[in-house]
Amino acid sequence: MEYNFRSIEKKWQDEWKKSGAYRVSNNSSRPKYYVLDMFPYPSGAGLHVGHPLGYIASDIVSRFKRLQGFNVLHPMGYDAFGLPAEQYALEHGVHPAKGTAQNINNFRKQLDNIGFCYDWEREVRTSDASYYKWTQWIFLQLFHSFYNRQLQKAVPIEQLTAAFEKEGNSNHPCPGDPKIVFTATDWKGYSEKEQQDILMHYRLAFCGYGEVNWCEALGTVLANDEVVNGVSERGGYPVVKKKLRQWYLRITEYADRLLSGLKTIEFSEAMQEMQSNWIGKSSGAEISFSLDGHTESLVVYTTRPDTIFGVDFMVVAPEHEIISRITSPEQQAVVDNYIEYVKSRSERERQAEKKISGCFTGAYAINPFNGRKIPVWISEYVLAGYGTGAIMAVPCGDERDFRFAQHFSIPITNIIGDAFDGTDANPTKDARLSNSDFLNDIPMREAIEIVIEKLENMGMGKRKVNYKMRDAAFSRQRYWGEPFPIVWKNGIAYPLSEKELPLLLPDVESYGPGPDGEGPLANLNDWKIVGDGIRETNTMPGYAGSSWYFLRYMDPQNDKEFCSRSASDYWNQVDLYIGGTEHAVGHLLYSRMWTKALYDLGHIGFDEPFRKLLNQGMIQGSSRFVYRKKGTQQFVSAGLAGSMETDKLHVDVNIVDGVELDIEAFKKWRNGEYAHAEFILEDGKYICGSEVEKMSKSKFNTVNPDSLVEKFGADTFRMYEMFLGPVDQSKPWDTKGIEGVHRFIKKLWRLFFDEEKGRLWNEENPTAPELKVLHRTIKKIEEDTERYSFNTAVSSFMICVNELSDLKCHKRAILEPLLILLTPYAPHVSEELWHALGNSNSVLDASFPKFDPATLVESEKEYPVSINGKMRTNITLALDASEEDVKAIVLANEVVQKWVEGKPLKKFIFIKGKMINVVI
RNA sequence: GCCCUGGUGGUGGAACUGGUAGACACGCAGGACUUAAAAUCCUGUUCGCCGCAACGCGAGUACGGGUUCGAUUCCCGUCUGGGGCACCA
Repeated sequence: MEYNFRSIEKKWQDEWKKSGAYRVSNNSSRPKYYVLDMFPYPSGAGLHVGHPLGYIASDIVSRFKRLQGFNVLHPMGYDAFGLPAEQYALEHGVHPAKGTAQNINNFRKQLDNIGFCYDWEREVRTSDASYYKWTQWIFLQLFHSFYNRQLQKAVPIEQLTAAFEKEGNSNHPCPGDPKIVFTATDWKGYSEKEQQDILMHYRLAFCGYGEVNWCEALGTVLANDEVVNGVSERGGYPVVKKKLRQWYLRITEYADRLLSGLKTIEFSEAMQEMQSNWIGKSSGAEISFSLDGHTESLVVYTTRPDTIFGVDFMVVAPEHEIISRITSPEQQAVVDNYIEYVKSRSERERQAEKKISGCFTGAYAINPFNGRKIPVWISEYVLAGYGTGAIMAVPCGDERDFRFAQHFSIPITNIIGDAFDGTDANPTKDARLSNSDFLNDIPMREAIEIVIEKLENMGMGKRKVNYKMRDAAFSRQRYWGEPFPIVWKNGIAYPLSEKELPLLLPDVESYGPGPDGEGPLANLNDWKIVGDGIRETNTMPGYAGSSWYFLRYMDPQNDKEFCSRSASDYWNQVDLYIGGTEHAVGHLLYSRMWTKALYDLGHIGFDEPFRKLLNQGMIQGSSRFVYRKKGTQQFVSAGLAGSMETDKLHVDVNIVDGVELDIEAFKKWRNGEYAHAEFILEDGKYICGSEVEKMSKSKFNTVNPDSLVEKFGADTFRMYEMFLGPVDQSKPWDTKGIEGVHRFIKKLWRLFFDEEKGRLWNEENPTAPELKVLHRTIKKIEEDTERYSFNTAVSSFMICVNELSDLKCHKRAILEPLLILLTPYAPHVSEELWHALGNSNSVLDASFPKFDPATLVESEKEYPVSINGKMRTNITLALDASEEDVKAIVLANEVVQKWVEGKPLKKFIFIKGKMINVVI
């Protein structure tokens, strides 16, 4: 019998579908385990071999946990709203819903090919009204809540209005605008509009104003992605910053909990670091500097108040509103000019810029301690969104301030004595201060506190904890997203009631922008106008639906609640979450925040969504190039291309074998575009150039999993993806090696069947060496799967099958447990052979074999013996030998004596069971 | 620019807690079986040197230092690939 993977895989996929093998129940006496893949966006390009890497890993873990007796939830669905579908609609007039549905069907077919164990009855799509109804519902929960800092949790906004009526906002300082202060009497005297405006500054989901990339020519707001070097990707029109009304989520109120929560979950060190850097908690002081000749003062945030006597200038962000009030008439033109320049600059460009730019406002701040006049400058390296949008610059202690001072010839005050050499800033906290009045000779670290206290006593400043993280922009001027359940009347946002949900996304005639930078929905007057109100025409961003989808999987068909409490109590946190690091600070922070808010409001019983996170690496493409002689149709082989002028063109990797071009296929490629090409060969071959790049259609370096499954089968494909290397590392794809894995499965098959003789297995009792092979493999597979080292697990399977082949072992007692071990990795062939052995139940529900340490006990070991740390020989010794015995045997050894050359022994190192080192 | 991460044979990688560097594969070379091919099997394969060979010697985990009896592993510096940086998802 031959290994016919096509019929085997089809047979079992059909069978598993028929038997509902992957259906998961919310009622089970078994312990639960929840394995989740990051929500895919169903792109039109379809799957390439990079996508399934994480899916295969999670599939292996799911099946492994099932064999270990867990009730495993392993769902899949689609993050179906998003920009690409809308872009496609804009260009082709196809409704995004239609395009998205097609992409999903395609995606699903590709996934099914690989044999995943998803419970498809739990599939969700964020663009279905039955789903986004609950996204809107959660938005309303956030809208109706504020963050009570005393309780450190979200609570209903009614509790806030109750407090306002009793005591004003004295106990609840306003997070949106700290200048808002009022008494109970004030509150009661306010109009409804005034009250609502204040509440808006407290709500967890709130409306405010923020800057967007505005493209006047296209009449629309652009994503960062769509802006290249300050102009629109489409058309190349100028893009500037513009303030627009936007919805936000007040994630900053959760900054501290998002930070401390990291300690309770298993995210990699790197991931935790990225998140805490993003949150960017720092402590320091806000200091008010009065301005010479003005009544208002300039407030800066600094983490280093100890350097106050080293402040040689101030820098405010170009967006800072104070600029218009303090700029001197002489400087006005220069300032206007500079601000205009900055408007065209993206935040990233501003931070990455090495060139120093800025201008003087003409105004001077006053140092509160010595009255010194300090010039106030503007520069793009200070961002409006961080701190107060203004800094005090200390050039002797800060590199950027130093370079700025040098560039504009601003004199530098040295307050750290010898620690400053005049050529580089020194950011130390350990120097003793000088030139610093009452702080002289005090270590900087101690001075921080002294200055803060003094400022507070003087009323010139206060202690302040600051976060780099900003509130999350939560609206888009787009069509293909969730509509906001909000109606505006007289400038007040009125939420829809729960009964009115879902607010359906209406059809539009064109996907182009509405007036005044509004989204396409603004064009629909019939839809927009409700009585005397106007609907919110923004839609929610891509991350709205993906911030809570892991909850919906638990109870996907529920039309009464977003997820029943009993379901979320049973499944609880996601036990293992697998996805790429690109979501480190976006999705992974938003979904953590949503979870915390839902927890605070009593809707779920846990406040971290993902107990453990595993990051998968990116599979890169290995691109191939051909070299066309300039201005000709002659293609030159890579080795000869260097000597002449050529254009380097991407060529489809699928028509290249290794680096050798299939010339006939190339002539037919792209509808015969190169049919008349001529070739200059080396050794009769056309050799392509190669480079590792991101896998993408435009680079012709994508490899489609479908064709590999067709050629080698899903089991081979799954194992090869794992065999490629550690799941968490990036690596280039190379199809060549897949044959090795395919050979392994065929070799396994031959332990069961001979092509001519047929069945090979027998019922004999296994020998000790055979048991040793089996149990070493059980141990290795269990440990490796447990620590997600899938590549080494595949190696162990290979070693096991190689050794059993050498031992000519065809015994059921060995082979049957081996099949169970293999099931998570290669489920189809395992099930087929399992049934061949006469089992009538499914191998999916077998029990994972138990490792027996007794089979591996050794009595001796071949020790590596080093002389001065260099390995020189091996000596086999009893494992229970004493150190004296070992020493005597080793020193008497011929090889050892040769190397020792009679020199005196300095040290004898013996690590039992490991190694021996003779130091002379 | 800032944050994170990687760099080991011709290639993907292994070495899990500082203890035999290169497991397992791919590729390549040689051989067996075959009319031939496919498939399968066997042998060799880090580099350099000496040698018919066994074997022996030296170097070697991006580069330069350091700690240690011993470093791919720990520390410092440099170079370099990848990901992210708030409207791609």
